[in-house]
Amino acid sequence: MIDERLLKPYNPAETEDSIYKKWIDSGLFNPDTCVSKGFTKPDAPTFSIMLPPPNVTGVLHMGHAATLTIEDIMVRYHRMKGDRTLWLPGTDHAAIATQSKVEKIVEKEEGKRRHDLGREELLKRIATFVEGSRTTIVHQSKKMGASLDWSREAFTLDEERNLAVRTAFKKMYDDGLIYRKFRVVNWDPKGQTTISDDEIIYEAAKSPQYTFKYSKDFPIAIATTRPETKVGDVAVAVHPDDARYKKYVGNTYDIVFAGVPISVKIIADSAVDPAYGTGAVGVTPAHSMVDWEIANRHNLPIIPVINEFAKMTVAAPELKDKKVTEARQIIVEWLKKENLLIKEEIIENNISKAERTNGTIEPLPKLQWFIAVEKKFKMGASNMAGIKTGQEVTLKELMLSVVKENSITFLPDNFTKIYTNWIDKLHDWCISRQIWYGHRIPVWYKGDTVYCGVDAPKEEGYIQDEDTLDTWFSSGLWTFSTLGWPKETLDFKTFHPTNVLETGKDILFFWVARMILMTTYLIGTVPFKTVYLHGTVRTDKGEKMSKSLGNAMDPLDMNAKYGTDATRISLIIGNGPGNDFRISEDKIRGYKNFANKIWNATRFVISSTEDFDRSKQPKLTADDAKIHEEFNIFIKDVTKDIEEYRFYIAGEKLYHYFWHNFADITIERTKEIIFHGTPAEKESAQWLLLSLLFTQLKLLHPFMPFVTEELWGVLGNKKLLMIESWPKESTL
RNA sequence: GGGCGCUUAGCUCAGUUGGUUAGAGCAUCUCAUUUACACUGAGAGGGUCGGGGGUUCGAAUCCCUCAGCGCCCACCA
Repeated sequence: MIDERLLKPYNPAETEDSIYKKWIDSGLFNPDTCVSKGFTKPDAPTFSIMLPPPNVTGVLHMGHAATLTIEDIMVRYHRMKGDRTLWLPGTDHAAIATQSKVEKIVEKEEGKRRHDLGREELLKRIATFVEGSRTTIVHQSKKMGASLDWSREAFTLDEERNLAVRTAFKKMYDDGLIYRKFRVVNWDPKGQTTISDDEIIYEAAKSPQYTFKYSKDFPIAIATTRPETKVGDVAVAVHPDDARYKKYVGNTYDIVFAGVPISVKIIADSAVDPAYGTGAVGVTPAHSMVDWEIANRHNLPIIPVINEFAKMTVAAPELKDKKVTEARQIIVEWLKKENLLIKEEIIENNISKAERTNGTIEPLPKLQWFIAVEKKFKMGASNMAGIKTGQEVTLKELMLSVVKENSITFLPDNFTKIYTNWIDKLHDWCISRQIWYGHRIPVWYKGDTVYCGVDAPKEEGYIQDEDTLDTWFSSGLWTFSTLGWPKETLDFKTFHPTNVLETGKDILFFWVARMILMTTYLIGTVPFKTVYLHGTVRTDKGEKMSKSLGNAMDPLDMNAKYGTDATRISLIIGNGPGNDFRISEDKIRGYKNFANKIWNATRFVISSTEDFDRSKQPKLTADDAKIHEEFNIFIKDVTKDIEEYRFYIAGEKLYHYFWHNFADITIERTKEIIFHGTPAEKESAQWLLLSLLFTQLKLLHPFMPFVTEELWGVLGNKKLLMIESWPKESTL
């Protein structure tokens, strides 16, 4: 009797939710349950992956869907293989992104800004928003079929993770690796906070560049695209060997520039390229990183002329409180009027923008917290190749050692070079942010006394630092903070270091590098052994998907239309590591047909084996034995592809075998035998059909978990397919 | 400027570390189809592997060179 479910074409919408519920109810996403129920040996090898925590600002997009699918394939494979497999979910508080999103909402709905609400009230609003957003993204992840252990779900800003952050900060502070310094930093006037170098996006632009002299008597011309900053100039730097300017070095000129009295000293500094432009640089120490360093070398004063709101602070009435863009025009007009402008030309340059708020970055001198990446310290307990316990090292050296010693493998491996190249150029990391949402810096002040501790000082009268930490500080701890560190939990001992870190290549520096920094330093191990980087998911025309362009494909829409299995395998086949990857609705539609093909083939196998006793193992005919043998080789082949992270190939091979070997050849050939063959031939064929089908459902399960699990049940199996043993050969 | 890639069928891409006649999916064309499946089957056409040079018994694969495309980082006086 055919199961009535099989009488209609496969309808994913009818089955997926109930299948996912079965998995959840079984508790088998949790490795401990797999052990306690006897499906996994207590001493089996472990396999662990931490899900890259999606930001709580957003909804699931194709990139997340790809991440979830690739990781779920690894996880389901290892679970079936018998490993104690942990895939741990969580979300990221995404400090600046989240706060600015909620601020926007509040401003739109109530016309209020952050200071109208105050710190406490804004944080309350954010917490409410975050809870809603978190629920959404968890729900959506489940819709992708992800076999995540929800009982261990973590959040980068919950209490346990906060303890980890404070502990990490304190240790780095005590080792002298975290320091506070007054320096020119990247200030985002829109977000009202500092950001790190990596949070800047450079926008190509064509801007006017002005070549001018400060005054008629000034001997050297300089060029700039930002004339408004020139009221903060303290020097003109030339190359020490530049014959044209040598005679002026050491002179100081007092000038009234656009109504502002300035004092400009001519200095010699080898950082200046004599062949570029006029060969002279106006030095604005307060509003340029490079100039700040020049000024330090020459003991020059720092004169800020722009404030946090990108407005002028000079006393001259025509400039005071003007926006920088207005001041620029005013000064250009003044230069023209005074006949000081020598040349105006359009040049190509980059404008620095904050990636989260799109605010134009204003370099400002500020007191901020930094992590020193090139400072020597004494390494604690090390379990890393090439690094000894107690050895003097820098964070940079730790970060480089993991690739030098091959303790971490990148896929594709050219990212090893990209990573190394980035570390070589790495500067100290600015970690303090002037926003309210995030981990508050665990430092307290009382007069001149500074106290850093995991907890607040017991003594009265201390005030905590107002700033919060860069969101990547807490993300950097993700592989072990999720396992309970700094507590010495069983989870931490069991599942760390993790096996694989799988994520988009675009956050290699933001996240992957920071995890390596934090883990090598704090734990003395690598955070993971393999880094699998997937590319950006693009449209069929190769464009980046974006909400504002309206070309974004919603994975949940695709799931609803074609089934989650179709979406999943579409995101795998043709998607090798490291390369951007195009997806189209046509492709997904094609794999919906594949799910249906599996469905129909199963119906045929069931209907033509109804009189077959499955407990029997008949002797196979020579032809059948050959197919069986070849299929066993195929299993090994596909298993090797999965082991070696070639999911895109494994998926394609499974697809091709099922459709064009099993369905088109084996099944077709069997029809003749079943209807006209001898009883022995018939039994052989029936056994072969069933065994090939059963085994292929197992092999396909990590890729297409829903349809395979459903059919596994239809075929009369009581045990869930998700914890069947990974096949070594085709059996019943 | 530094770094990393890419260029293979009309399109999107494989090609597992050099080995018969270079593959897949989609698209196209022809035919079939009352019997698991039209969300189908059988078959066909289509490539001098970006150009040139070299190494080798043998090169899409290794080396050199030229051209085009892309990404990342830096500079931006």
